[in-house]
Amino acid sequence: MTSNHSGLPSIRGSFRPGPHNLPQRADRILHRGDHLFRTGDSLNRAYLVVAGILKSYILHEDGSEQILDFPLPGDVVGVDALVGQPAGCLVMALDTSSVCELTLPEADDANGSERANAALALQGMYQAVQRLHVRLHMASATTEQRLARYLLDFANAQGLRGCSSRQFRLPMRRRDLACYLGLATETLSRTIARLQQQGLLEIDSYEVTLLDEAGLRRVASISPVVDGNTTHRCNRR
Amino acid sequence: MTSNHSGLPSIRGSFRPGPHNLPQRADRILHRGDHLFRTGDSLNRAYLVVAGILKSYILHEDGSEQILDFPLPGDVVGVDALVGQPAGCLVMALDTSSVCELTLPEADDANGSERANAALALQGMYQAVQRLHVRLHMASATTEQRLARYLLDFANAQGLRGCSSRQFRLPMRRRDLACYLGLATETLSRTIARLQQQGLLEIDSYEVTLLDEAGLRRVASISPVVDGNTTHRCNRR
DNA sequence: CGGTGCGTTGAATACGCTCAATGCGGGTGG
DNA sequence: CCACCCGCATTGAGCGTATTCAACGCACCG
Repeated sequence: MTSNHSGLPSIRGSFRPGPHNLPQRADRILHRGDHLFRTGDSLNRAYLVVAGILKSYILHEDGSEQILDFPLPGDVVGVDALVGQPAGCLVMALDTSSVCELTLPEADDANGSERANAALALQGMYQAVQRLHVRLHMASATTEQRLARYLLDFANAQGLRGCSSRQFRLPMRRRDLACYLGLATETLSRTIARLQQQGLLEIDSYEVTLLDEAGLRRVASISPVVDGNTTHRCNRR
Repeated sequence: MTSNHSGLPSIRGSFRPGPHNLPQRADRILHRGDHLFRTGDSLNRAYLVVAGILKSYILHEDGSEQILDFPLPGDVVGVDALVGQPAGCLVMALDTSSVCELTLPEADDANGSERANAALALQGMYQAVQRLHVRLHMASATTEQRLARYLLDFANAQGLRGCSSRQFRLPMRRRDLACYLGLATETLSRTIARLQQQGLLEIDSYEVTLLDEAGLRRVASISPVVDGNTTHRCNRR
């Protein structure tokens, strides 16, 4: 994997396929402001960006938008199609652009477990993307929101596992959780204390009890919704 | 797609496969602190978490760690294997856990463009994950670092497209870029001004000229590395 | 010519971070 | 068995940075 200045894998540039090994067909031209698809659209193909620049984003209930990416040539959008999911975001052209349809082989010649495994793996990767989108959203949120959201999600997962979703044990150290939530451990400590003072939960060392789930949900949700003005907001609070 | 309190897709719970439709084999038990794999390991399979809880993270040069996720049962780790890449992170058990190997069908019965398309799509999704990891990393960075990194990456992409990587046109509005970088537009404005005052670049409306790429890289990189003390750090600055 | 959208600049605030000290528990060694 | 130490969590005080609120400049357009 190529490396760049930031010590992390370069955002772009790997896997850039030359146009030669592409099935050259079904190119589609988009003009500035055109949408390739919108949230909820049922996709039956993904798209490879060939030229131009796009913007993929999510609209929140309050009208604010969260930008996910600015896809450039070589990038693929609409990966939801790969796992049969409807589009999870909007994709718009910021400039005249062209995309190439990626039609996928049908998984009809199923040969049992191997194919099941492949599907599982694909879904796993898809899930990873979804989860990262959620965390991206978390990045622009209050500390209280981050913690409340994480606890609610963890509780939910516990419930799915058949365990109590009201009382459980946090399996990681404060330091790790703080790091995950993008906080200093001290801030996490204080935030826990604040939520406890509000009577929303109780944490004894690593044992968590959710006392007021509705209240937690209230804290977790994007609070203000300022007012109905047109100014669209991306930011926290 | 299921929805939760935060208005975004629920982190977990979709695609949770019952153990019944799984090829029940090759389960592996991990104990607290055991590593499933480490950065750079060559993987020839992905893993489905069956029980317990893991921690996936990246180690930075300065010894600090960035936690990517706490994979729970139903999650898949090691997706790098799907595209033939070495592991991009470390995965450790936080508690006694078990994982199931996901061996994948060989792509040997290649039938031309369709399979090429599938591979491309898979790589696209993989790239999306990588890119999101980078953005996650961005979340814990100074405004200057975020802007510098974005500009350098964009310039790099321009270069790959055969255009000038020194002088180009930003295709998005300030508001969008600010939203993407997780900043207020005013802050973005001020940060641009600051970088200009430092003589690193010049921005006239949407026309960008990078004057001192080395300087930009310096700004972009994780600056302090405080000192060589043992206390591991996750946080910005 | 007035309106509107967008970008910039200024002043005040607030939030989370850093540094530092204290508390607590579990492990080890005397 | 107890003392000590080390890691981790918590709490407090001060500070820095980005946000918010507000005003202004500018270009585009009816």
